[in-house]
Amino acid sequence: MNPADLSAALLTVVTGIAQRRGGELRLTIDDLLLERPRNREHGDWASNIAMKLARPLGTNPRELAGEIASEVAKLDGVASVDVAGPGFINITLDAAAAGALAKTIVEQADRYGHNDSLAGQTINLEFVSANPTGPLHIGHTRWAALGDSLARVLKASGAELVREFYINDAGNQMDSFAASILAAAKGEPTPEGGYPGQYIADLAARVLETRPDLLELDEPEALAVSGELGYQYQLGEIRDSLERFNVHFDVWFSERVLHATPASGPSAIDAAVDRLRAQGHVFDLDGAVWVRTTDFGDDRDRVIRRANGIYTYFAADAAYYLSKGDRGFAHKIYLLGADHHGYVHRLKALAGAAGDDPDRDIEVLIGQLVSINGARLSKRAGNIIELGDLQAWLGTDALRYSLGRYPADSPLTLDPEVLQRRTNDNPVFYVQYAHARTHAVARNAAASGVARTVFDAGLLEHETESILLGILAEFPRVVRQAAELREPHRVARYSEELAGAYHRWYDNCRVTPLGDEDVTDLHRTRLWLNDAVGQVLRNALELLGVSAPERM
RNA sequence: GCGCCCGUAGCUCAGCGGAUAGAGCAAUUGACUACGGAUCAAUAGGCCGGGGGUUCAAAUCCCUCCGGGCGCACCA
Repeated sequence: MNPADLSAALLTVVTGIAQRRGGELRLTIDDLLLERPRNREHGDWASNIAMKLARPLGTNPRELAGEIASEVAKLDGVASVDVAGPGFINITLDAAAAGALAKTIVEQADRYGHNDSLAGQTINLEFVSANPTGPLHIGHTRWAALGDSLARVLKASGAELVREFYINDAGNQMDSFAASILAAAKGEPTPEGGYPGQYIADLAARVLETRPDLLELDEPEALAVSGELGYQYQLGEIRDSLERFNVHFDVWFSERVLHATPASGPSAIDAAVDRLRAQGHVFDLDGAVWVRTTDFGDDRDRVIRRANGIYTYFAADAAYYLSKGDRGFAHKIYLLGADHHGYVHRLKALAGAAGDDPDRDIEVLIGQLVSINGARLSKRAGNIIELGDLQAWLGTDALRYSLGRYPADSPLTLDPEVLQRRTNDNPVFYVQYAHARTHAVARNAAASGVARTVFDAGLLEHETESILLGILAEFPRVVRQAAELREPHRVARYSEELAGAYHRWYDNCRVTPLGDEDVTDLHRTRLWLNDAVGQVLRNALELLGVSAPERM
C-alpha cells in the first residue's frame, strides 16, 4: 500500500459516497489532498476531503468524514481510521502495508522518485548566459546550481529537456573587451569604460603567447585578434568552471549566429522582424521599428530597430526566441537575475508577438541576488567573487548544496565561515554523512552475515521505522512538486528531513546483531530499509548535483 | 513616481489555505568499553512587519500602510 494506491482507493470511496448523496462531483486524485500529518498522533496519512465536500453535498464535515472513514477502514492494509478536529480523516496503515515500500525502493533503485507528470513536454531551459567577457560570479553561480538542479528534476519528471547557454558575443561589450585585452598586452592602463581586473592581464598574456606578433599588427587587426582569442579563452574558462561545478550545457548558442548574413538570404534577425510583423504586432514610428509589447503587459512599447537602421538588443532576443521554437521546443524557460526582471514583460510579449501563448509557452523565472557576509557582490562595486574561487574555497558539494537549498526568489546571504565548516551548520555534510552511514551499516551487516535474503514487512513496527517509511513514501511527490513548481530546493529540504529520520532510526534500531545474538529476519528486513534509505538519499543528492560518498 | 521580489526564533532560512508555526546554528543540559559522536535525546527561544478583509479554517489569498532589495534606454 503506497500513497498512490491509498489515494486511488480513497478516491473510489469518496466518489461512491458522493454519488449516493446525489452530488455531481468530478474529482481527481489531486483533489483528495492526502498528506502526511506533522503530528504522529494523526496517523500515517490524513485527508481534508470531508471539509472540502461537506458544503457541496449539503452535510457537515464531521458526519461526512465519519461516513468516509468507516469505508476506508475496510480497505486492505489500513489498520485504523479516525475522524479528528473539524473533520480530518486520519488513516493509519498496518506495518506490513507500510513496510512493503522498503523492498519496492531497493528494486526500483535509481528510478525511484522518477515520475511522468511532465511526459511529452519539450523544454528549452536557458540559464547563466553570462557575457563571455569575464569570469562567472556568485550570481551566475547561484543560477548554475539552481538551474542545473531544476533541469535534473524536470527530466526526472519525464520532460524532454535541453540546457542552453546563450552567449552574448555580439555588441559593444565585445569591442570594449578586445580593447581592454590589447591595452593590457601593450602594458597600457585599462581604457575608458573597459574591463579592469587581473583576468584581463592573464588573457592578454595568453593571447601574446599564441600570437607573439600581436603588437606588430596594425590597430584594427590587433584588436580583432585580441578580441577573438580572448573570447575563446574566456568562454573556455567559463565552460570548464561550470563542468567542474557538475553543470553541463547541451547547447552553447552564439548570438553572432543571429546577426550573420548567409549568402542565401536574410539574417536570422531580419527574418525574425519580418515574422513578427506578419503576426501584426510590429509598427513603424519616427523612422524606427517597434513591437507593441504593451499588448502583453509591458508598460511601454519597445524599439526593435533604431531609426539609424541598427537593431537593438531586443531584436536578437526576438530571433533567439523564435530559434528555440524552430528547434522544436514548445516550452521555453528563462532563468534571469533580479537585475533583469524588467525583461519579463518584453519576453512574454515576444512570445505573444510570435503567435505563441505567453502564459503557456514561455516562463521567466527571476532569481534574487546573493550577498556574502552582508556585503552584496556586484561588478560595479568591484568586490566580485568568482565561481572558480568559491569552488576552490568551499568545494563543489558544499557550494552547490548551499545555493541549491533555498528558493530562487528569496534574497540569500551566505556566510563563508559556515560553509567551510564540516559540521551541522552545513547541512550538506549532515545529508552526506547519513548516506555514508547507510553504507557503513551495510558493510557491517555483510560482515555479520546479515543479507537481504528475507523481507517481512510486518516486522518494521518501531515508531522510527514507521516515520522513516512515511518520509520515503513522499519522495516521488517531492520530485514532482519540485518540477512543477520549479523549486528544486524542495529536494534538498527533503533530503535533510530523510537524513534526520534515518539518524534517529539508527539510534533506535539495529541492523546487525549484538555480540553472540543470532541473525533474525528482523535484522534482514531492516537491512532492506537501510538500503532503501541509502538509495533515496543518493537519488536526492543526484538531483542536486552533489556527490553521495560511501565513506567520509 | 511606476513595476517585480522579500519582511517568520538572537542568526541563516523552510513552511505558501488546514490540526499545538518548523529546521540548522548560537545558548543551557544530558547520552558511547553496543552497526563511525560529522550522531542522538532534552530545555529555552515567536502578536509569522502593522492594520483591514475573504471562509468552516489565513504565516499562506485580497486590499492598505511601513521597512529592505532590484529594476524602469532607439545600452548590451
